[in-house]
Amino acid sequence: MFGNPWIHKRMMQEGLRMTQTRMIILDVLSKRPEHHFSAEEIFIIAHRINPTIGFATVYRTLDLLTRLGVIQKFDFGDGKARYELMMGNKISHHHHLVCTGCGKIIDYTDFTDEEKELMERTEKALSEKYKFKIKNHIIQFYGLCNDCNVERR
Amino acid sequence: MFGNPWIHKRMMQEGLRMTQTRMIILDVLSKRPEHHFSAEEIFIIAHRINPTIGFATVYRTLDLLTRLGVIQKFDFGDGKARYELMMGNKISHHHHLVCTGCGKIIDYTDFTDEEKELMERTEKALSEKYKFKIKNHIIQFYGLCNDCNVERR
DNA sequence: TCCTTATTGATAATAATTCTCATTATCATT
DNA sequence: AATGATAATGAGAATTATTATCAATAAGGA
Repeated sequence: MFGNPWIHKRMMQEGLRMTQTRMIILDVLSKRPEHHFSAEEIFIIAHRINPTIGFATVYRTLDLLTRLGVIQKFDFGDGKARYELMMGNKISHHHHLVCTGCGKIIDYTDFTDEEKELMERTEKALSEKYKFKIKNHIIQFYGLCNDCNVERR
Repeated sequence: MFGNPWIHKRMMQEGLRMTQTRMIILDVLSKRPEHHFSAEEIFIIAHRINPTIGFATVYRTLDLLTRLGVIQKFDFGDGKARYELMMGNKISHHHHLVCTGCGKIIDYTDFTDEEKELMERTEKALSEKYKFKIKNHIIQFYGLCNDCNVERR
């Protein structure tokens, strides 16, 4: 079972409770940290583990975890939201290449040092200029994957 | 009325037709290039110009223009998609600071030369490595604006 | 163990987006 | 300018993801 002391502590501090359901959902997410889960996928797996879990609770939990910064919510343009665990917070950080032809998502993690450093400086500059406390960011590249680019419709 | 020869040509090439409705929608978008239009907003304004325009057509047109790369579709996490015209393609390019407290969106256009150059190099490197034809990208920073950061709930 | 209250499950409700299909408008060709 | 093939449209129904409601339950401090 998923037992992350950091997250547990975060919740206690906020007067929240670490319930069975929340642990199961965190567990599901942590088993495939690289996967882009839809709410439905999470529901199906969690429901298999504990059939009393309801759909609404999955949504509520995902919303809560997103607000806490434990997971991140994405939109790839197919009408349903996707969720990923934010491991440690820097380790798993990556961006996406979204194919607008077939919907395939490629994760992109090969940051150059230059790139990382620039993002940090940019965040700092933006924070100061706009008095904006930045929690995280997303970068998504849209285009056509090799398969879709070949068969030009 | 909106008469952009580039877009018109693009459509002809694809066997598409430049209809009244499409021109009106492009016109609406071009009047406020900096605005983040929801489909409903576009429908209301377009409908005022020509009351025969239907909601479904607005969606269809927005989808088409997005696929053509004429406009760009965004998701700020409030459940409805937003659309912006891609002027010329470089001129209006900007990113967003999204306040997760109140939903406010701040546009961020102050790119450093370094930043622009790095993005170009990154896109080129990604294209080659993943055989992915990049059309555009989005960068969004999430966090709290000054107002929401002060009144810590 | 008890008590307060955060959380949950079930289901109804909502809201954005898409589908269907008969009708209409565009534009290349006469 | 008239014609014809067909892309595009409007109206409304249908679909689908997500949220709200509310009585019942369970977490965790005392």
